[in-house]
Amino acid sequence: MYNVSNADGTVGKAIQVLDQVASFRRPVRFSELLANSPFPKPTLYRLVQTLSNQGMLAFDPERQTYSMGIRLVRLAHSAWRYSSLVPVARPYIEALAAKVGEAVHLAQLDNGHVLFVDKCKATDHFETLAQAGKIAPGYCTGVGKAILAFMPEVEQNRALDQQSYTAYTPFTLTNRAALMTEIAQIKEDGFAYDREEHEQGIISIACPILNGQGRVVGAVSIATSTNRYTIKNLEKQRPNLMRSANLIGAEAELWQVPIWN
Amino acid sequence: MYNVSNADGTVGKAIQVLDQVASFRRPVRFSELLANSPFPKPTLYRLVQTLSNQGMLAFDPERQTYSMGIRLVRLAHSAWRYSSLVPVARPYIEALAAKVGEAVHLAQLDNGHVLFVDKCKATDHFETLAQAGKIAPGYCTGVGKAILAFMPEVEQNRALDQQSYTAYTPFTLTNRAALMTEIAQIKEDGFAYDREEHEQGIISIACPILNGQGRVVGAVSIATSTNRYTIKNLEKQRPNLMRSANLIGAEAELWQVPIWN
DNA sequence: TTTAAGTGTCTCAAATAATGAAACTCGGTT
DNA sequence: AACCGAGTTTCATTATTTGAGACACTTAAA
Repeated sequence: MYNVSNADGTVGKAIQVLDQVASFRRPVRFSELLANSPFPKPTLYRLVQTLSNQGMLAFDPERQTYSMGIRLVRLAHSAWRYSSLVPVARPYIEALAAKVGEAVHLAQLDNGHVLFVDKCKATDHFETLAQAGKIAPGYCTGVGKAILAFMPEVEQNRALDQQSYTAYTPFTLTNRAALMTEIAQIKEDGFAYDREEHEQGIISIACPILNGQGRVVGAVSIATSTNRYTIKNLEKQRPNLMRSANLIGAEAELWQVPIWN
Repeated sequence: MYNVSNADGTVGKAIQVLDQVASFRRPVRFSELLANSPFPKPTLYRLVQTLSNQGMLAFDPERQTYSMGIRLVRLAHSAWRYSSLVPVARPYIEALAAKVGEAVHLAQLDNGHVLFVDKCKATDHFETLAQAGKIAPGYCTGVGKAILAFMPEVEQNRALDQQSYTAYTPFTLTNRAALMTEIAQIKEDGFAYDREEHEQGIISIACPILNGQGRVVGAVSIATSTNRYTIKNLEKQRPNLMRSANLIGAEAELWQVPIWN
């Protein structure tokens, strides 16, 4: 997934195993891993052992299963707290959530996927890693499309290739051509909409966050339900949303998107 | 920190580097890492390169600094969502928070340190240091002492050795002997108190979570401020707290503490 | 302009760690 | 009792990692 071409030695393989375990979303047996693994048995065995020793995986000796280790949570906290957009953006998205009274999301792009790094619900706003860390597809979310639209062309192409174009709802854009048309529109407009493309009944308006060099570093969105809002009504939030995005962008002027984005 | 003795090959070294970068809590230059690294220059160089390629570190080419990569956030989300106590404990701590009207914390022990894995605030009256993914010392927090007290002796000893015994406040227990006395008391009593030992003005009552085999898998606490509660008043919450801890423990019967805990 | 010092990057033979076919355990079946 | 399958270990082979040192490149002082 990352650097499919060159496997980056043993460390790369180990991380590949981490990804594999994560993809199961449940404790997994060695044999299950082995069945879907490019590595021969003893190699995989040693990798999971090492990772377990290190606390990156957790081994349950009773059931003989592996799951993700808590050490990751600790490491990720650091990433989240000191190297994502969160520290810069927090005050602005909180203010925005309070003002519009709807959920506000902050996302970055991680290898073609939208990674939600923060979320403020106007009501109870203490969610942390709960929502943060969640991933969603880029092609059918407001934040995803907003980021995609403003990416440099080479990276954009790569990202567009990585989308699955699965139809989550009848409104999902299910091919690259359709997405590209939409993206051209978004680039012109400056805003992206999620018209129930990912989840039925959920709509959002998103705006890219551009840093001082005009590089897209993430996106903010206001998400709501079709019970309370229509796209037309959401459009009225454009000034609020844009102001917040600009403020975050200005402050993130010196913040850099990691090179592998 | 983990397995200081045996370095687990290249993968172990790479993870050591991740820890080191995390410990800076800010973007860090290669030379800074090198200065505190056991590895020779080219080795460290290749490690950070590999980790950056993999998205575990993020390299800022402008400032030539490394910080934690967002890929970690994604991986950690998996750990948090599917392998911590959180999925089991969520409903109970939410109910408890609603009932007592104070912040409830859920913690696990990660290599001698308290790792807060979840938190429910009933209201917004005060800010603790605690947030999901955040770590705190074991020896001066309610949850930490509760877990330590009920650990098997061998692991307990190891954990007690790992504590720093820094005096965060005048009330902090600053040596192993004092902590051991306290721990004996806690084991007898079944409850641990934080009497402003970590943060001035913040007190808590904590209860260990024991699984079906009587093994401690974490702890729950009710944390509050000295403005609203005294330790005496907190004691009245013992039945509520214990009930929640027992319910979580029962459900986590089959949940296993990772072997490296 | 030159010299020097500090960083980051690259080279290559030597040292070491990773590899994987095959063999071995150890439950639970047939 | 023999078989099977999942997990674990062995060990000679192979490939990767290693690290002293050399090389760029930038900045700072001479």
